Amino acid sequence: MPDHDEWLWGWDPTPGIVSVWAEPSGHATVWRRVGGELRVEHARFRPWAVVDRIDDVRRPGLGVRELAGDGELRWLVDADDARRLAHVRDRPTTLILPPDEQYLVRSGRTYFRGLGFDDLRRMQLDLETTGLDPGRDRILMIAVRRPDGSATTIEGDEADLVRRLVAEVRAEDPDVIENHNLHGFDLPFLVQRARALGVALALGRTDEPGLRQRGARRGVTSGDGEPRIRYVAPGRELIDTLDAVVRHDFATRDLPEHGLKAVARHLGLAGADREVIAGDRIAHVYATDPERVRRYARADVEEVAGLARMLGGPAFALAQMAPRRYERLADAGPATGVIDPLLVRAYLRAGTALPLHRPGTGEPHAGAALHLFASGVAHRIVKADVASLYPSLMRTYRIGPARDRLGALLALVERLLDLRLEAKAKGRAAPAGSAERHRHEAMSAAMKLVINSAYGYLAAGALTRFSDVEAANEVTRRGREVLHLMCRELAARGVTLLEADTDGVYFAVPETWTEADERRVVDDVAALLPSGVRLELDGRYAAMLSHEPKNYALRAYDGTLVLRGVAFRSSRAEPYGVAFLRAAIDRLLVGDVPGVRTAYLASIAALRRRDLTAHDVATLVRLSRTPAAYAEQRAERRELAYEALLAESRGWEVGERVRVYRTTGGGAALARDGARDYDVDHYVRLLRTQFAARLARAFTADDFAVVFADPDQLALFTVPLETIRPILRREEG
DNA sequence: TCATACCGGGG
DNA sequence: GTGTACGGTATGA
Repeated sequence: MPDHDEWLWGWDPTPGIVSVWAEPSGHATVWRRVGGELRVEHARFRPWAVVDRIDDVRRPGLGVRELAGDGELRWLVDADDARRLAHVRDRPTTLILPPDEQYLVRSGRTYFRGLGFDDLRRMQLDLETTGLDPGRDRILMIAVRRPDGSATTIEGDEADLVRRLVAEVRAEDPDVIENHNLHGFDLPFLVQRARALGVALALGRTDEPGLRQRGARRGVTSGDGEPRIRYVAPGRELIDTLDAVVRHDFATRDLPEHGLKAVARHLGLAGADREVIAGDRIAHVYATDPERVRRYARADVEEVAGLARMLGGPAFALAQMAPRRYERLADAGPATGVIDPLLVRAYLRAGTALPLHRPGTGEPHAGAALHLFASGVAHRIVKADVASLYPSLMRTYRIGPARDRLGALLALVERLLDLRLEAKAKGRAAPAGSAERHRHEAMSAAMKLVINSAYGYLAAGALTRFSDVEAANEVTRRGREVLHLMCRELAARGVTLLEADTDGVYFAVPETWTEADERRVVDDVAALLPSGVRLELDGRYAAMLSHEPKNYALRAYDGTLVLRGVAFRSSRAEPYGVAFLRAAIDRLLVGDVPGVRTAYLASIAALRRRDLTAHDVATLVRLSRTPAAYAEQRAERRELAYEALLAESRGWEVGERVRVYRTTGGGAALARDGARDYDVDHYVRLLRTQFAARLARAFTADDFAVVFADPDQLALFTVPLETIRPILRREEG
C-alpha cells in the first residue's frame, strides 16, 4: 500500500528550505533557514527524464530503470549531467522537468518544512517612475521595506539608484522579494533600465550579474510574437502579490478591483492617512513636493508587506506539498501547476510508469446545469447550495482518471478533504490573529484550492497528463443529477423554485413558514442526497427580483440590496440610471409600486430640471482606437466618445478611459464639472428603454405601461397604482 | 442580435 | 514546458 502522505508532502524531512537552485550539471544549491540563520548547502543529483522507448537511448553513463505498470512512459533514465540526456529531450513524448523540479521530485524534499510564514526573510520593493514605458521613462525613486520592518526610499542619479538597490538587497539578503505587479512592472522596468544604464542587476544569491528568465503565461513580452517571460533571481523567490490577489478573488469574488490601493483598503490594510497620488502625477508631484512621493512610496511597500502576509499563505502552504519552487507555486494554475507535479512525484515514488500526454480526444465536455424557473418578484427567499459539489462527487462515486492506475488523484482528493476539515478546526481553535491561526487557515485555503481544481484537472484536455473528459463528463452529469433531485424534492415540499445553477438553488417559501421551516426543508432534502454531498442553507433574503439567468436582485432582511449580473451592474452604465434602478428595486421589493413610479418620475424631473450633472448621465468608455484608426472608420460609423474628443480637438491614447454624454442637439462632449447641457429627451428615453426595462419581468405588460407611463400623457383607461401587484411568472424549462 | 477575443495591473 | 477555477466588455460576423 503506497503511503498517501508521501504523495502529498514528499518524504525527505530536511527542514527550513527557503530556496533551491539546480543546474543541468547536476549541481543543486539549497538555501535553508535554521534557527533564523541561513545555511547554503550544495548537493549533487542525477538529472533524469522518463521516456517511452529506449532502443536508441542506452549508452554509457546513462542509468535506465524500467517502471512497473502499463503506462507508456516506462523508462526512467538518468545521468550525471543533463547534457547526456540531450538526445531524449527533443522527443515530444519525453517527460523532462526543469532542473530544480527534477531535484525536488526525486529527493522528496519540499520548501519550508518546519517553518512558518513569519520565519521567512521578506523584503518589499517598489519603483516610482516618470511613466510606464521603460524605453522612454526612467526611475525616480525606489521604496524598500527591509525584513526588520523599516522602510526607506532610494533616490538620486538613476544608475546610482539601481546600484544602491542591488547593494541594499545583497546586504539585507532576503529569502523573498515582494511587490504588487512585481513581474508585470517593476522587474521588467528595472531590467530594461539597468541594461540601458550598463548596471549589473545582481539581485540573486549567486554572483550572476543579471536575472534569468522563465516562460510564464502571465508574464511580460518584449515585443509582438515574443514569448511571455518572468524573471528569476537564483536563491531568492520573487513573489507578486497580484497573483495572490487574483487567486484569492477566484475563491471569494468579493474584490471590486485588483489594484494595490483598492485591495489594501478593502482588506483594512490601508492607514487612514494613506498618501494617494494618481499614477500620471507622480513625476510632477516629485518635482514640487518629493516628501509626498516618499510617503506614498513607503505606504506602498508597507501595504504590500501586509497584503503578502494576508493572502500569501496558500502559496506558502502549497510549497510544503508540491515539488516546485515557492515562486512557481505562487503563480501556477492549480491543475498543471500543482496537481500534475504531485502526480508525477507519486508515480515515480511508487516506481510506476506514467501515461503519455494525450491530445484532446475531441469528445465534447458537457458543463453544469443552469435553470431559470421563474422571473419577476418573489418573497421569503432561500439559497441552498452544496459545498464542494464536484470533488464530493468524485469521492462518493470514485470518479477519477481512467489512466491513473495508482488512483493517486482520488487518493489526494480524499486525503485533502479530511485534512482540510482538520486544518479548519485547528484554525478556529487558535487565537484570532495568531501565527498558528494564520498557518492553519493558509493550509486550509491551499487544500481547498487543490481539491476544487481536481475536477478542472480532469477536464483540462491536452494540458494535464491524466486528463479524462469522460470522467469530467461523469462528474458534471452526476452534478446535474444532484441539482435536479434537489430541485424536484424542494418543489415537492411546497417551495417555489426560482433559479438553479451548478450546485445551488434559489427558492421562495410560503408566507406561513418560519426560519426553522426553511432549515428543516433544506435538511430534509439534504438527507436524500448521496452521502458525502452536503446541502446547506447558504442565505436567506426578504425578496428577489429574478430577471434572467444569473441576473437578479436580492433584498436581505436588514434591507441591504444585492445586485448581480450584467443587467444590474455594469461599469459603463450611466450613474443616473444605476441610481434610479437601485431606488426603484428597493421600492419594488417591498411591494411599494407607487414608490417605483415616484422614483421614475423623480428621475425624469431631475433630468428635465437639469438637477443632474453631465457626469451623472455620462457613460464610461475605454478608447480602443488610435486617432488615425478612428479617422478611417468615421465616414462609416461614428462613435460618441471619439466625436467628443474631436469636438474638443484633443488627442488621446489607446487604453484611456473617458466619460462622454450626448449634448443638446445631438452632439457629444466629455463630462466635466458643472456641465448640464445634456440631451434631456435622449436620457429620458434611455431611462425607460435601458433601465426601467429591467423591471419588466416584475409586471404584466399593461401594468408596466401604467407604472412607467410618460408623465405628460394622461392615460384614459388606467388602474390605480396602489392596486398593481408585482408578479412572478413561470419560465419555460 | 449573437458568438468569441481580450482584459484584469503598474507610473 | 506557459496552461481550460471567471465575469465583464469590446469586437467582429
